[in-house]
Amino acid sequence: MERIAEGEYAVMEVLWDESPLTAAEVAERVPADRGWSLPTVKTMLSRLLAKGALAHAQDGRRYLYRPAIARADYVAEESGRLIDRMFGGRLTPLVAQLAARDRLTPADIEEIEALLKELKS
Amino acid sequence: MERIAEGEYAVMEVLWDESPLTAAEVAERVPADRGWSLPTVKTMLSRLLAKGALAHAQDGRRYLYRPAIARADYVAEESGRLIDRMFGGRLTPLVAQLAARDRLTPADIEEIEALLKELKS
DNA sequence: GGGCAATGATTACAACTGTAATCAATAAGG
DNA sequence: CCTTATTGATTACAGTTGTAATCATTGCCC
Repeated sequence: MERIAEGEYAVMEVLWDESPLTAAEVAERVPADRGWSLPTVKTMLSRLLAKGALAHAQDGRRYLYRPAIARADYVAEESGRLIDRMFGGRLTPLVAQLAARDRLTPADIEEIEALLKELKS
Repeated sequence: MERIAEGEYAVMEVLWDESPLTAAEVAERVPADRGWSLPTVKTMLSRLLAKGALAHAQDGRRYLYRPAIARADYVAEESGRLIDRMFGGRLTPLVAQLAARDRLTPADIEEIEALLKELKS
């Protein structure tokens, strides 16, 4: 599974959220702040197809696109990569890091504690 | 602060670990599996200087390089970026994700619980 | 002191990325 | 039917990245 670039990821998000879609439908759903033209979206779709991240099925004279990789798999790989690179593969330093930067609210803390308790049982 | 590329990051790691260093010393310390030649390392150093991620001080006819940005700042920015992109800015889904992928050992869970308890006090 | 080794600077070049324009085929509407 | 709007495919082009080679300068060893 080849690496998905930042811009391409925006397209994947659209299709993970709803699929299958035509190229035009994907273009409609890409966040407006990207400011992409339809040709740009089509380029992304082609590259994602080439990378094997998407699959397409003929539908009349156009294609319907759908993800070929699961969002969860991709997310797991990417977050694993970052944690390996920056935190030696351990999650605790990440949590500590975020906490130190005030990226953790008390509500977050409660939530994670509940989750961990769940995991232990 | 411009974006630091993956390869450049390996150079930053070396200098975050020990600095200041000459170009040759950095080259020695870069992980061997990169297989980089000295010229390659020098290119990285130049680009990092241009990006403002490194600073250098003349030392005779060569330079001593040192980081110009703190590792903690960089790590915070990158991990924040990933969490924003993939988890809507929330850490809990990341923890859940990792747990689901068996990337959390019981020891990790204990450790994080201890950390969270600490945070609440 | 003259050639060599070290060092930074400049240049190179292909792959990937962001961002399209253009082309070719074709279905749909008048 | 003929034109036009859709749609995928091909091509484009600049910026970034990975990976260097080459060049120019300059201390240092013999």
